[in-house]
Amino acid sequence: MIALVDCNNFYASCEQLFRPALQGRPVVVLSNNDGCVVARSAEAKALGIGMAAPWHTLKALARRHGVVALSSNYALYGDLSARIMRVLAGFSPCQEVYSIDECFLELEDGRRQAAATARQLRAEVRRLVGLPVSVGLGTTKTLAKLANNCAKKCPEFAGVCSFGELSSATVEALLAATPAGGVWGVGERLARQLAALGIHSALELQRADPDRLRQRFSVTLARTVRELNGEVCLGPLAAAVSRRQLLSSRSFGELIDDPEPLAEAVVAYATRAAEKLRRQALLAGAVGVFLRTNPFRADLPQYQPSLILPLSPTDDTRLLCQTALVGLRRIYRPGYAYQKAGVLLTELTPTARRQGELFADPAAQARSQALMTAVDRLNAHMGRGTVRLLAEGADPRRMMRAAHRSPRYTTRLDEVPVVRSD
DNA sequence: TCTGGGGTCCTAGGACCC
DNA sequence: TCTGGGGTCCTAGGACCC
Repeated sequence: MIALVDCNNFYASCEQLFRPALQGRPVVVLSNNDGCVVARSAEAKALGIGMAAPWHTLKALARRHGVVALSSNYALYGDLSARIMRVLAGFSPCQEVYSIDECFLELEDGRRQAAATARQLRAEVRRLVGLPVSVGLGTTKTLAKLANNCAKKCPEFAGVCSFGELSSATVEALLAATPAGGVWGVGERLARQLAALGIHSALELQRADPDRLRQRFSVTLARTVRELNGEVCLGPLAAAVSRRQLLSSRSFGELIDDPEPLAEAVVAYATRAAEKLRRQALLAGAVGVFLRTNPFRADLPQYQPSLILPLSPTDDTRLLCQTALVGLRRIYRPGYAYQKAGVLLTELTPTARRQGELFADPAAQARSQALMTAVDRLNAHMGRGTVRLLAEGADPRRMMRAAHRSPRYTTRLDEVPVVRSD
């Protein structure tokens, strides 16, 4: 049996955990730059606030209903996620962490036993971390995801829905009540095209002919249909398959057209990306850099250039930054108001499998490694950016808006909440 | 005024090879 | 008038996910 465990309204629940006064109130968490809504408490959903809705279109509604809007606090969410994943790992030897707030678990036991385990792990996460999760159980990942949706939507399941425990008539009714677009792998576009073929519900999709959909759409949709019928198509649960690419990008606080702050931004993002790279013990064999103007500004000329440059596989911040800057110089054109820049590392290989090179200088490589290790240690102990390239700059125009960030309760000593006993 | 960031996979089409 | 067939690799773009 495959279980999909998913935190309810994850970011919003994290905020409520440390500010109990927010419980029962409409709470939304905003994306970087305070741009879009990325998480909503149940009360905020009930107000009709949509996922990814631009915050600036909601301000009037929010004022009327006393919606609390918070900037995202990834230090907090990342730490609580790690705690939950550790608790869940104790319930199965086979865990696939799928995103910050959900993971698949293989529960080997029979159907009844699996459902009992699911109820137990749900209670344990609640007890040890304090956050609510929902569990869906099915024979394929797609069915487990679907069961998880049902667990969230129908209160009578009390957070755990196991298709194996239900009668086939009940499962059919649940599938009939789920729109096709609610199935994992069917997005907005596909849902529209399926509706034109008379396929509106998950049940109708389950009964569709996969070969016909394969011809008309893609192999991905055919797999989804087979998975809905209990045929495993989506690879076994795997512990963190190795990354193919690694991206660091940000929108700016305001539009920028000068080359200097753009270069500083690219150095900053390449530095972040290099840190992630070393943390995962990987080398990059190519550096991509891209720029973007604001696509919502129809009144401004648009330009979205990108370029990928190869280099000898490395995890040295200096080399990655230099290469990214070479790319930036080649794609930059004056006269555009840029809204976003990013650095993409690809051609990733494990550091342990570094290829020897004919003209490599082993002494330089050893120095590079020692330097990067020292920089990472200093920054880990004394705070990010304690040691950094001067070229990173700190132009305030680049910095994101984050007007309502909560404290990093669990990862910064000076922000740990203090309970007074008086 | 204000519209996220980080990923994966698939497909079509072009370049290139023999 | 007539301009091959078969294969691989790469890239861009689209769709999807959270």
